[in-house]
Amino acid sequence: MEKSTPSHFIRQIIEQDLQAGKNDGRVHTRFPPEPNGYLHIGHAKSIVLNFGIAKAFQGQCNLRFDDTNPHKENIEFVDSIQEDVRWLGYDWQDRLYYASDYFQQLHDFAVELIMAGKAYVCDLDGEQMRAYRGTLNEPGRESPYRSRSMEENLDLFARMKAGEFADGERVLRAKIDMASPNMNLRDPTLYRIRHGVIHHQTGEAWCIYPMYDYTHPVSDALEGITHSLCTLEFEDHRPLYDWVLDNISVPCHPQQIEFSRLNLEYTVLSKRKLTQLAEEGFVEGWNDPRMPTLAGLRRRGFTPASIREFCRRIGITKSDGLVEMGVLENCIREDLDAHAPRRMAVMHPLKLVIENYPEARSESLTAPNHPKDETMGQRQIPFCREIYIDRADFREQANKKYKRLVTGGEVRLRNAYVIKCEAVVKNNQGEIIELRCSHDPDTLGRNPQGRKVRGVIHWVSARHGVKGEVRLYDRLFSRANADSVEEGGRFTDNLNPDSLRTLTDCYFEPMLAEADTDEQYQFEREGYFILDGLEAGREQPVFNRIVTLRDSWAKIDQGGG
RNA sequence: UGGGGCGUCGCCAAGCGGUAAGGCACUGGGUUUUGAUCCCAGCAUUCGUAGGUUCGAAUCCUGCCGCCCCAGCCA
Repeated sequence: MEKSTPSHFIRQIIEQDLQAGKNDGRVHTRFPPEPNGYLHIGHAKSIVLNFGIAKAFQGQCNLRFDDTNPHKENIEFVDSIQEDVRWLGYDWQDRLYYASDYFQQLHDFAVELIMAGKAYVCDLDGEQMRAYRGTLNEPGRESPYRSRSMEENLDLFARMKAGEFADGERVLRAKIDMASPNMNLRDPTLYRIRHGVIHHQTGEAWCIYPMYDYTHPVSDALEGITHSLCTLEFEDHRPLYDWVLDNISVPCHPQQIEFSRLNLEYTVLSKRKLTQLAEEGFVEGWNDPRMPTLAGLRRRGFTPASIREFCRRIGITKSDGLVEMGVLENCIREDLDAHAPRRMAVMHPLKLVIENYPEARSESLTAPNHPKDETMGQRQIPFCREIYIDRADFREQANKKYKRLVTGGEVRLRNAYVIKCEAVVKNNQGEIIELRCSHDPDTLGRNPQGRKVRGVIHWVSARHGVKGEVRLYDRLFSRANADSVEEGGRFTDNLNPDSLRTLTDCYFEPMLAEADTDEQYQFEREGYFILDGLEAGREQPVFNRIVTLRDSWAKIDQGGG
């Protein structure tokens, strides 16, 4: 069961608004992605916030595509975004909107602004406009076109819309204040001309496209949004958001509130960078299991609940931070520890022969699917004379801290017998190729009399095991702050060269041959795994490692054990 | 150097003038046929900093310091 969401400053604002009787007691939010890339875990923070608030206050949350820049957008992204929001567990019902739905109304409001003397057509080109804008320290200068008559502006805007001018030839600008210390208020562009692009929703119906700063407040108002939540970098845009709504005849005035965006260690969360990784071959694509995209996390094996829980834990504030990967990892571990069936898989196989177990014999052992949850049932695991164990579970000699198999020592085979290592077989190079052992037949389901066997290791029957592949993922970048780059470097310089390790000689217990791509498993003593969704058709299974188990032994072993 | 924000434990984060929640991490100890899980205990005399107001300040005021954002016809 998911824990309740702790309060934060945005919820407090909404509670106050409700108490003050604002918006007739309505709460209406929206999640407004631009369809120019795949959603990532930073978007999840916004989705969980917006849909979560709607639910908490018996309100509604719209899904709206902010599709005002057709150059960067396409239908693949429109589709993937809907899939990802649904997968995360949210439902916008019939409230799917596009900013492009409002192109006509946006246009009409622009005419309203022109008629009120609050917008004008400007002929300055990009370079000139930059020069006129001034700098952070110096005020800008007014455009020579700023004083055009309302009639001329109306005519010119109509001709812009009719396609009489080329890209970049003219724009429509708001007439605000070229000396404002807030750059966004120095007569911002409202409309630009874009010929020759086919908009994924409106086709070639328009050749003028409204800018974000103009479109967003209008779209919010037309949808009756009460609280428009966005990230911190738009804080400076709020005066413009309010200016637009104060100067046109919209039915309401939503409140924009900003919160800090998510930064996660060892990864990047900017669409520009993720696009580069996906398109320039640094990873397999948007859904590469190492990507922080929802598509990547899904393929990696993360559950929607774990991502929601992560969003709950990191909270909502205005201070920017860098969240440790451990927080996310712990969320998926907690979910999967409770829900993932246990299985056995050997990833670095070492053959082990049980000499006092008859060659012809084999038996079916019963093992619980979960050590604590009996309702998850049991399974059968075949056992025979030859099995595989992991190479890391045997040492010829070791100190007493090492609890696994050593020459002459005993260890328990998980769900099976206690065995003793009688001899080690090596090849000409001195490499260990086989272990000769004996088993104690009285130790099935009970401890041996008069001695203690401390170690437990996992195994797979050599005769019955299924061979296959395992992909081990590590952090995508080797720097906690993946964005920080030396002078002249690129963020891709920080990529971790060992973020993917493929093991092709793995053995899985037979049950795993029937694994499905929608069920995560715990490979006991190793971690959590899922069948790869894209390789599911292969004759040999391919498993992705979602996350390792916590491993306190690794610290002891390295620390001088 | 203009404007807008932000600074509470290693990382998130409560706190809203009455004497520092919680989570993650970490450190001990216990249980355990996963070195997992689970359990129990510990973990900020102090809230960027220096002053001020007050019986009382992380919370109010002032100065200073540090970090983030803004000069797209991107969002």
